[in-house]
Amino acid sequence: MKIIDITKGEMIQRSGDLTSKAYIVTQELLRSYLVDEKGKEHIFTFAPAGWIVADNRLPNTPCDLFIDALEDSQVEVYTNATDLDPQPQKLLNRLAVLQKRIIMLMSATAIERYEHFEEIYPDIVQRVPQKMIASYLGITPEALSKVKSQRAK
Amino acid sequence: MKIIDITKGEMIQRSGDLTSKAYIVTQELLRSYLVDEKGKEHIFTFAPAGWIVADNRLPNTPCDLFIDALEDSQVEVYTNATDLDPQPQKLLNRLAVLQKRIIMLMSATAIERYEHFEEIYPDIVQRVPQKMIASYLGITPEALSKVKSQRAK
DNA sequence: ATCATTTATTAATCTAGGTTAAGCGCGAAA
DNA sequence: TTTCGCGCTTAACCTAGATTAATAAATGAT
Repeated sequence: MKIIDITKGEMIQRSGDLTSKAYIVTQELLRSYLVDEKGKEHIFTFAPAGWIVADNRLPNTPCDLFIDALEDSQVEVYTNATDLDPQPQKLLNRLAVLQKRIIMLMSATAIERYEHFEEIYPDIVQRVPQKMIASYLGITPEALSKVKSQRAK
Repeated sequence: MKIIDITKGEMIQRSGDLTSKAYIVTQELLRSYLVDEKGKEHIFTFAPAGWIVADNRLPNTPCDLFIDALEDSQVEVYTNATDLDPQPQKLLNRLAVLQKRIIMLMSATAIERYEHFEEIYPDIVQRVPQKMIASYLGITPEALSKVKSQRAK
């Protein structure tokens, strides 16, 4: 394991890569995202300090995700996801987070997803542009702006 | 670990339960699903033989999912998810599956999601009613019926 | 075989959110 | 200080999918 610094905007993994590492964020903030066939960007995860970022892929399949830094950051690099977790509880927590995400995507409206996000990640709401939050929620920035102004009434 | 038989329709876990177990399916087919605040049912996972079914939840939080059998089935019961996986690769695979699912929900249309499902789970398409597939895809049975008939042209 | 229940299809209408486009405020660079 | 670029908002219009409802087909129970 080694530690590396990443400057804001720097990319440490690309979609299509055939090898991927796992990172534990020690400082600041990264994100992982994908670009779909229509060319649209979707944020998969925000990763503040203490979180893991990695592309969770089946063996021998290419990466889907890009990973870059939203602020000047620092991460611990692990050569693969399996040796990153002596205690499986960390992996189970990640499963729990992804499960909740799927449940939200399937059952909640745009404004409900936003309010849930505000509750769970109040600090991130302050640190990233609103259009990135929209991207994470699976809606357009225009739609997010609209539902927020409707809620205000 | 012990093995139990489950008859079609039998429920082995309920949303709100404060304890949950993990199951490896040895025979036939189970599903996990949730009921949202509007009372609508959403299938979270189909679990054919060889798969794991479990509610992936953070420690000390109640279950979100119901788990029941779609056919007469048999499972191995593990008292908790951590002792179910000596080899972490299984957990990583589950992460990969959930990640793909989120990507599909965020970036694909109804018919694209259906075609992806057909590719990945051809056997399940044959075994469960179409409305359950719609529920898994995050759309209504009517919408699935519509896009399939449009595709036929 | 008959009846009841569940599932699938189709069609009409409605709505959340997408698309396009214009205008505005603000911070960074010259 | 101006200007450029970016992020946010608003508004008009459009579309995928939801809702409701009616009918038909399949499945299961007696």
